Amino acid sequence: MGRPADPARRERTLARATDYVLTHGLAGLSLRPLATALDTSPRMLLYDFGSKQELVAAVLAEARRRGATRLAEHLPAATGSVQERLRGIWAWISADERAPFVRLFFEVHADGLVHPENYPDQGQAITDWFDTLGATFRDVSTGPDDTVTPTLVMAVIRGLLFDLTATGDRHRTDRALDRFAELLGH
Amino acid sequence: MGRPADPARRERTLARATDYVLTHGLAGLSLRPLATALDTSPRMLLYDFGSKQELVAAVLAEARRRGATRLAEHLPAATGSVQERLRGIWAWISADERAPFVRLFFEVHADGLVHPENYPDQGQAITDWFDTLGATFRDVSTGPDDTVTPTLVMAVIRGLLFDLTATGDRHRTDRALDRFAELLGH
DNA sequence: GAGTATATGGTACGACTGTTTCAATAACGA
DNA sequence: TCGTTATTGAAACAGTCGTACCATATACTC
Repeated sequence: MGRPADPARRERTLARATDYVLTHGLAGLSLRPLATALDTSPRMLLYDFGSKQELVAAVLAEARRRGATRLAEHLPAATGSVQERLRGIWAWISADERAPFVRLFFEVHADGLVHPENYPDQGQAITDWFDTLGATFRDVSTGPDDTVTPTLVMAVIRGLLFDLTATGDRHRTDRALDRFAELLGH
Repeated sequence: MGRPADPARRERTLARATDYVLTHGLAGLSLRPLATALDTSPRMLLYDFGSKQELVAAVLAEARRRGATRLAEHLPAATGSVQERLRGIWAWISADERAPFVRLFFEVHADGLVHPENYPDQGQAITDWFDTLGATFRDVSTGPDDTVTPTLVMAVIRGLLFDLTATGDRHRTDRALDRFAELLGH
């Protein structure tokens, strides 16, 4: 009865739209240019996602999913002393390949500060990382429920990412992370 | 000959426009609502500032000026041990009164990542703080030209501000700063 | 009063926005 | 072939955007 639905189309569009947002940013996102870049039409974007807001939500969910996957793939490589693990994570997340993801990360945070109502799970998205990174630095934690150490580690990484993306001064930020790794090792 | 110019009008408008941007954010800024809130017209905004882009530049410069002034007023109060100074600065910058400024700070950074061409002095605005804060933590620096310590201190503060503004978890972020102050004191 | 420079109001232009409406096409089962 | 459901194109709607144009009003010198 009737033409069969094609859910794969929405998935394909979502994947390519996520690529687009990762390279072009979220702020000036507009349906018509997006549709053109995706070889489709604003009509179809709304047909598949209902509204721009829902499309953006789907794209952000997809981006988060990708980030979590990539991180999970990399974590096993981070072994050794505290310094080595910290340096490994920093080298990975500050690499140029992660730049689009980092950029979107900061963009969403900033937008969330102005329109908190659009991001009901803003806090969750931040603290999510602790569960994975907290395990990585368990041996320098003061206890099994220690949230302070992962909080501090993530703050240093985010703060240095902020600095690096703004100034591009890799040498200085790398050395600052080394200093922190040194402090943390004692 | 002719009606005398009134440069004070532009200053008054700039001051109120800065207030407006600090509370409403920069992303969705639009001339008509701004003009309405300032009891003026888009016509006059362009008359005084030439274009929206120049207006925004003037507002950001004014906001930076205010931030620097307030910081300079507060710094003398930050004395004592490294821990005390760090905690003092954190308490000051993370206070609710600074929230609009912090919000704008993150917003400009995020926008600068997507449109670097609009912010030729982006790096400068970041490193500016080092000159003042570097002096504050000179005794834990490894030398007079040590840029690593102020870089790390600022990274911790910015990273924890990021966390605090996103999650609102003051207790956890306060404790993380204490932990860092402790590490830095050794 | 005239002359002149600054300051405004009103309005409209062209380009964009997300979204809707209407019609047409495509792929299936019967 | 027909009914049915999914998909898609074209165009329009109602709105907002930054900005430009044109007239007018204001405040001053002479």
